[in-house]
Order: sequence, then C-alpha cells, then structure tokens
Amino acid sequence: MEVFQSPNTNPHCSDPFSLFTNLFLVFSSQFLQSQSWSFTFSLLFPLLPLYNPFLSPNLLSISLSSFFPPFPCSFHTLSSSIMEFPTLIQELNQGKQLANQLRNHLHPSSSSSSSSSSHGILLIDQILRSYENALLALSAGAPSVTSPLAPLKHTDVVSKKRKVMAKWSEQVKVSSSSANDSGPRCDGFSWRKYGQKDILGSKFPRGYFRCSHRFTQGCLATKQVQKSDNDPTVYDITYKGRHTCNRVLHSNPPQEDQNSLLQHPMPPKQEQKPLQQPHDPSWFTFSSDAVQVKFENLDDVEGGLFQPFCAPSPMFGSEVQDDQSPFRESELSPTFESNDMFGFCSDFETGFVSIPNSVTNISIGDLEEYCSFDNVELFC
DNA sequence: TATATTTGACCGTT
DNA sequence: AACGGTCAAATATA
Repeated sequence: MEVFQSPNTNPHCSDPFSLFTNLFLVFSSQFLQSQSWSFTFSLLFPLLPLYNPFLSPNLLSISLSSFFPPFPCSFHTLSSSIMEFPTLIQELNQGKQLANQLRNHLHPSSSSSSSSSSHGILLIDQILRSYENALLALSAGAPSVTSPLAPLKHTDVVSKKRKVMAKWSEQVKVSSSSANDSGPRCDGFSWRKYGQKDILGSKFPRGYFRCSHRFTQGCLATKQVQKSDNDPTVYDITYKGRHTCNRVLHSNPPQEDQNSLLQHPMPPKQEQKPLQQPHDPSWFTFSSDAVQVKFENLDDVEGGLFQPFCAPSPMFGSEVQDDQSPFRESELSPTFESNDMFGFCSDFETGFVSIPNSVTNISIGDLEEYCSFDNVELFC
C-alpha cells in the first residue's frame, strides 16, 4: 500500500491549478475506492473559490452538479462497470494531460496569460468532457452484480435482469414571474411536450416531456412536471434517463432564457423555505432552498448508474458565457443536509490518500487496485 | 409552412 | 378494470 501526499500538504502545490489538477487526480483515484460519490463533491467543492480568476465558481459548481452521478452511488454499481475500466483510465489520463496543459498555460512561468481566462475555460471544458467520456464508457455495460465484494462473473455480464432508467426527482419552487401553466421555464435542455394526464388524487395534471433530440439523436431523456398539491409554486419534476444528445443552444438566446439557463429560476431569498424533510438523506437541498433533488433507482439503471445529473451543464461546450450564469455567488454552493453524505474522508482531512500499487485479477475488489501509482501521478 | 402543443385513444402494468 | 404513460392526429403558433 503506497501513500502519496495530498496536494494541500505539498509545499510545491501552492497555485490553484496545481491544487485542482492534483485534487482531480486524488478524486480520480479516490472515487475508485470510495463507496460513495459524496467524497467526490467533498473533494472538489472546496476548490471552487480558487477558480474565481478565470472560471466562475458558479459554472464549475453547475458543471459538477450536472456531471457527477447521483451522490449515493454505491460501490455496487460502480463495480458493474469494471469491464470498461481501461477506457476509464485512458480518459482520466487524458483529463490529466489537459489539466496539465491548463496549469502550464496559466502558470506565471508559462506563456502569455492575456487570454488565460477564456482559454482556461476551454481546457477545463475538455477536462470535463474527458470525465464525461470516461463515465459514459463505464456506464456502457453496467451488468448487475449481486454483491459489491463478489468477483465479477460472466453470468453477471450477460444478466438478463431488466434495467430501469435512472430516475430522480426535484422539487422546484418558482416565482410567479418565472413560471406559467406549463411549468418552470427553461432548464437548459430542449424538451418537447408529448402528453398530459390528470392524475388520480392530484389537483393538477402531469405534463410529460421528452428530449427534443429524441428522434434526431436518439436521446431518451424524459421528465414529468406536476404542480405540487400543497404549493402551486412548487413543481415536482421527475427526470428519467440521461441526456445523450449534443445540446445546441441559440447563440443569442432571449434575455429571459439567459437568466434561466440553469436548471431552475431562483426566487428571492424571502420566498425560500424548506420543501422536504430536512433529515431525509436522499434529498439534497441547494443553498437557495428553491431546488431539492431526490435520487431514485440508483441501482440497475439502464445504461449504468453514471447518469449525468440531468441538471444542465452550461459549462460544456461554448453554450454559455461565464457571465451568463444565473447563479449568484451566494447560491452556488450546495448545502447538504446530511453530514453523512458529504463528510470528508479522514484521509483527505489528514492530507493523505492511499493508492494501491498492484493490479491482479479484475474483480470488484480490484477497482481500487487498478488505480495504481503508474496510472496516477502528481503534478508537483 | 414548419414546428410545437393539445388531447383523446391506445397500450402495458398492476 | 383502473391507472399511468405514450402515441398520433388535430390544432395552435411563429
């Protein structure tokens, strides 16, 4: 068992980019070992302020929340994607290289920094795309495994067990000016309404939406939107499936759309109030309290569990400029109501991360071993 | 005219 | 049989 120093204890890693790239790697290795994605967030969120000079923490936080899979992702499901692991390593290595470029680009001893901000964003964008590719590769197989610690067997790979699509719900509180009868406005994705039903016992009908790119790109993401019986300003939104489409937004979106490119319009602070049980660990409340998310069907999801959190990711591509982020500074960092979900790993707190150093047979327990020292190296 | 929405019918599941 | 989800023709809108 080898141990390498976390960047926050390395005196040579003082600049934000080194910190980020190193923590990126720490995350890459750690997520292979962790039984919860919560560690991912706990690692990366403290970095957000470091990126103020060239990347709005808003966008990074949005991207993180959009990109990472539902937090309570179990090791169980992670293990089911082991068949694509070499691809994961390749993509993560690519991300490492891009991060390295970013560091070199913005480092004082490197080339000019006149346009460092936009270039930095582009590079980070590529890094995140690498993440996305890696996770998609992981999700490609996703056979069901009966035990998180059981060796992967062929029968697991060819399991005929029916998969269900990833499903998670949000409660979105909207102000009167940002909602209409068809529900909350633009959430960053392009939806086409294909049905509406009166639901037994509900005051308001349920609207059915599918991704506009369903037929052109085969994107199977859908969502259901329904006003809450208790509070008509609250919409219950259930997302099913992930977006596989390449979103293309208008180059000059209307002003109101620019203000709502994030998943939810943000009501004034005085309108905010808790929407759900505050101690239910399956619900996540963002600091605005206007959005609460609950993840369901985290196991055995179709296409794997690595579903991009369907909240849109304006950071990907060149769709959104930094200053278009609708998040105010005070709204960007999620506040998580369960300490268990986002508690720091003690290793991280002490500044050390353990990395196994050998690769043997591929089994569930080998996930962490695959992240050997040969595959992960520090930048400083 | 093209695209988006509405809405009754249809279908699968329970 | 009831219910929820989807389809597709009719209709509305840009």
